[in-house]
Amino acid sequence: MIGAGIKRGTAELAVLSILEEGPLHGYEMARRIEEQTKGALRFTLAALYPMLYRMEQRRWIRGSWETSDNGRRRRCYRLTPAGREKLSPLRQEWSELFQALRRLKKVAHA
Amino acid sequence: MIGAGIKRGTAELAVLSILEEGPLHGYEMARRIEEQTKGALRFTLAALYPMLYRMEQRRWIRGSWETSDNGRRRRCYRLTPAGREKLSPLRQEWSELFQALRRLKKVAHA
DNA sequence: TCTCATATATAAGAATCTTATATGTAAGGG
DNA sequence: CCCTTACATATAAGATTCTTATATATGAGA
Repeated sequence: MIGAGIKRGTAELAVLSILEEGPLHGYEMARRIEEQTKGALRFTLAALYPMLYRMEQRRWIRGSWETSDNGRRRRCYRLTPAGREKLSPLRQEWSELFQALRRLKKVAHA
Repeated sequence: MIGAGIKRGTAELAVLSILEEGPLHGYEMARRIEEQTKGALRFTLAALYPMLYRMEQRRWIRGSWETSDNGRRRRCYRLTPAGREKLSPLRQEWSELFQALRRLKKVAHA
């Protein structure tokens, strides 16, 4: 798995990306992020829940308590319009970071 | 410029990459990182100096005081063999992170 | 009944960034 | 000669986001 120092800041993008597929609760988000990245990106729930609260306070996502078929209560989050608008520039910023790091490597090898 | 939350953890890679070109002191490192990434990646010196101390403690770089032509004292850092060996797996790890984030996006758009 | 999967929550601590502040030298312009 | 800018390093206080550890509680299956 990718180390903690490196993946800092990715949770935000990961959560918004996952929620773009549809509403979801925290436990399942963690599972899907790990699954979709083939285990490369993994967030413990202790990291994920506080992140969801912060994102809700920023109005990027909205949570609502639901009761699932199996009778368990869980907090289902969905993207707000503001969250959806955040996704594109956030991806752009990540893309620029990748480009910047590639440039460093390129020059270093020149 | 790329935001603080996103670029966390990049300083380590940036410093090692820059030092791969040759020995350098902190002030100039900051200038070159900014230059080579066309301003996308920028570290304040207040962030860079503590980072250099940490990397020296980990034996990835080694610093020595020098007096430049213009008579100013400055601390010149160079890669240690351990630092050079660190560079390749570190780049690999970043590469895996990019791949993981791309997968999230791809699945989200599927 | 015991254990595992589901589901959320919080606390303490580490690491890495921010802005602000401090110190001091050299060079160049007015 | 003084003032400003560039050079060069250093530290402090604070924010953010990760870590591990711990707690609670339900449902399903052996």
